[in-house]
Amino acid sequence: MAKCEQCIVKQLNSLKTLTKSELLRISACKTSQFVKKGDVIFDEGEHLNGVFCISSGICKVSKMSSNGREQIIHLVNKGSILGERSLVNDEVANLKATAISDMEVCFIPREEIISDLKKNPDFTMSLLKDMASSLKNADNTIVDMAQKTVKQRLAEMLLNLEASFGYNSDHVLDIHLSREDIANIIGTATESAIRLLSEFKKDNVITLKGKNISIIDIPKLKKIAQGF
Amino acid sequence: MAKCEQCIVKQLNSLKTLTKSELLRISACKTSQFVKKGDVIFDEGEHLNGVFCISSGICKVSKMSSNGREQIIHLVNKGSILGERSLVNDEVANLKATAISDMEVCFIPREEIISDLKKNPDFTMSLLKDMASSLKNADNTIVDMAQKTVKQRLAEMLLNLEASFGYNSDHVLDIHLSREDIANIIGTATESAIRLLSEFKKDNVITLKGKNISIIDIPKLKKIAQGF
DNA sequence: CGATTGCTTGACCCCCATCAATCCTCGTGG
DNA sequence: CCACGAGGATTGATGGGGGTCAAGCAATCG
Repeated sequence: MAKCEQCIVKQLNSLKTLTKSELLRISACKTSQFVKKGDVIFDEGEHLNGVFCISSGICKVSKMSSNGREQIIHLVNKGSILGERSLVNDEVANLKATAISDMEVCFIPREEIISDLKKNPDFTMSLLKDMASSLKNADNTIVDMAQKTVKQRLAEMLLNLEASFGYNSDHVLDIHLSREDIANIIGTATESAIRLLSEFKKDNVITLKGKNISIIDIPKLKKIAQGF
Repeated sequence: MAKCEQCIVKQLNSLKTLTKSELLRISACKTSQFVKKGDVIFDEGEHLNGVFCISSGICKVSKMSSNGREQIIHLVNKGSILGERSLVNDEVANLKATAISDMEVCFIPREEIISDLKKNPDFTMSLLKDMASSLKNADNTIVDMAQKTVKQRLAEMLLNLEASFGYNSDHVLDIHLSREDIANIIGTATESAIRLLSEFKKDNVITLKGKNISIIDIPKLKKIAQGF
């Protein structure tokens, strides 16, 4: 099991504001686990007794709507922290986290983080900034969901994927999503998402090879996202 | 100009965690203003040099979508604070705040709040909890926008209005919204909102008299919101 | 008391959800 | 190594929800 104070991931999130001694203490009590693609890290309604720090891999954070369809709220890359909200307001999880690739995840017990929150104002402030940023994203997502067409949302999602996950060596998006996941991100039926994807392909905006997606024409995608 | 330490409103938000001396200091440097219905408190892109505390009245917080339609993100009642986000991450406002009734608003300069954030951990923690709660609401809204029909969303909105603003003496919802505002909350065209409202009226779920809305059959509304 | 703004209703049509059938892909076991 | 089954991907057909345009009506205000 690696040590927190040497973990590259700690540079990426709020944990970077912790002091060396705080990191050492956390490192001593954290647990590390491997999560296989498809496994559920935590589910709605569960009581989380700590937070998760993602060392590697990607997961989706989603919520069931009352009509039984899953809505993916966002995708979380390595270096991010999961479950801070439940920590802060001491409620059960409102969302579900599922691995969409094999992952390595560290679990930090509640009491450790709470004690740091109380003693280290920089850490609290950093968390506050993270949440402010998440809130801004959430507000923008609400506007998109409420006002944009499925086509616009798909274009925007592809641009977001590029910005957040980038390409691998072959100019292929470095994230593999099922068609169903894609549909559940933009909030539509699987068939609709598929139809639009193949339309984009025909128009030479993207290429498709199974789950491998390459974005060819970014300017065009941006125009589509704006409604042209 | 009233004093913060005597203001009833301070009981309702994060300011309640401030000490007496902190409140006195804030009270000394705050400015108070009356805002008329329809007036803009701040707009997208503006640089806010502090936060607003609502003493009385209601305002809408909205954002323009790229297709030119306004999306109302939420309604804010007296006792709430506006602009904490821009304070925390030091960015320009992402949203627009517009009075939908006559209001009285206090403005607290940035430096004052920042200094309290640094010195009073209870205050920071309280803000953190507020944001966690807002984030939860936002996530739930995303799911609703993405998955529910306009009819479901209208039903849900009416239930929310009742929970947040209650009735006046005549069992009329204690908030007056234009049809356009209603449409912009649930993310639809004005005509669609109107049509559904009159359908609800015909089914004896609500009554309408201009902007006066009374909710008659709450259980039925809940069923509609769930998709029946 | 006009005039401007907001409200209401009708007509039309397109986007997209849904159902159904087929095809593809990949892991498993014979 | 191949057959086969299961789940995912794709395409077609169809109907309804809801966006949009247009016209008439009510209400609010200078």
